[in-house]
Amino acid sequence: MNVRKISDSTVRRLSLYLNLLRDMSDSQIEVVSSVELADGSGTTAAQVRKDLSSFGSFGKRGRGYVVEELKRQIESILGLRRPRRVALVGVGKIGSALLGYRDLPARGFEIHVAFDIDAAKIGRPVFGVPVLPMDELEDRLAAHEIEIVILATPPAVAQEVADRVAGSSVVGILSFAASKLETEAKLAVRWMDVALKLEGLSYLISTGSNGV
Amino acid sequence: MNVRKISDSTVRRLSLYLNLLRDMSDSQIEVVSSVELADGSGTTAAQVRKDLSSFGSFGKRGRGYVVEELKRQIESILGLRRPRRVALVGVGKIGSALLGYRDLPARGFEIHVAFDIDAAKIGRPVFGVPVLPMDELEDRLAAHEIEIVILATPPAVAQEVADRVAGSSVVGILSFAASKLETEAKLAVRWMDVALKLEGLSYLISTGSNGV
DNA sequence: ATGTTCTTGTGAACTCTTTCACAAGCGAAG
DNA sequence: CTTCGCTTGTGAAAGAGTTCACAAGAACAT
Repeated sequence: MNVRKISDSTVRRLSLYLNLLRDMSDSQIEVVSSVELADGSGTTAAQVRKDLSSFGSFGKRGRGYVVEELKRQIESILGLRRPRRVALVGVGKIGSALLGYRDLPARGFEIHVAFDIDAAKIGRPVFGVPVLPMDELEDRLAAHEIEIVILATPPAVAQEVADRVAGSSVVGILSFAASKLETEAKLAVRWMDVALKLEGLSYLISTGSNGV
Repeated sequence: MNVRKISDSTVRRLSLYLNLLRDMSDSQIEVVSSVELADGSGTTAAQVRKDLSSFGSFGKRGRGYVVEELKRQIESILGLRRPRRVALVGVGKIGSALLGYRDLPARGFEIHVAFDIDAAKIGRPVFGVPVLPMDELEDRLAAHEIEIVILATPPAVAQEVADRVAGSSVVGILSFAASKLETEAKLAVRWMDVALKLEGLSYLISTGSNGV
């Protein structure tokens, strides 16, 4: 138990374990071994144990891990013991799809409010989420205590929003625009790029190898 | 120049370089240095040179890389000298968003055909792409010589499609369903999971560190 | 022609991640 | 209470990926 620098890979795998644990919890499974977690998430048992051991020792030797307890522990590690408060900027095709996407609330991300420039979209809630004009951005992010902003806008707007978000309650951005963002250091930024993933597939395909 | 095992990270960065090169090409920029490529893609100059050197030596000492030539070389490496032929399964919210997403054709991925179970959707093209019933899947994948299938369906259907795709022209799958897929070894599979990315953000946020 | 400046390509060093292998511990059975 | 089967937690070894540092080469000015 040695909480130094945790790698992105470890965090990504923790998410995978969490998904499995939630399924198991729903299926009333009480105990799980590192081997089962590994099989379910495409890694090795040793890797599972190493990942978990970076944060503590959650299992029982000879027995395995108690599903409910490990689930709670990983939720704690990932900061998901309570739902994360999210806002969406850009209610276009991708944006609207996200507003109706059941998986997000189910996994602990609640979209409370959305913003758009298009007057035709403003005032008409989408899947129950209010769509507000961009000039209310700062006020409403504060009012809703938003922690994460999802950017589903053209690149130029993405940078503008990233700038306006500085100094608010927002600490993370997930951007669907491929463009680089200049942000203050304390903001965490991640990208969601379909074409990038497809390019990775394209590479694998043309070399004939496969991979996960 | 040592074409052994290329890491996922290297391939991902090649995509980033390619994006930059395409922009530069549009801006009539003729030559670029490893430093500029590094700045534009959030890595180091040494990393850029190492990445490229795995595939050959494309630059000129003292001068840099010729934009058009390097662009062509990376396209070659990624298997993108000609557009990739793509099909979509599942014309729901995310599926329709993808059909209207300009970035895909711009980056070399052409969606030729889509499939859905919902009779109400079948026969009505979405953004110009025909929507066909699921029982035509195998025939049409073959007829269009589809290389990549994008899965935007519920998990159960995702596995069904993965099975039916075996033995066709399809060599890669991009799945929007978080669920694991059992596939034959020669199929390359990648996942696109918004909640997973958000979980990564959530971890960064709760530890107070930031990252890219 | 020579010197100066610049930038690549690449071994070597370093750092990070994964895999290995096994002692330690738990639970059940006799 | 002891033994047996099983699974964790973790140092150590192996393997990957990144950074360093510099020789080699190209362009340009003098």
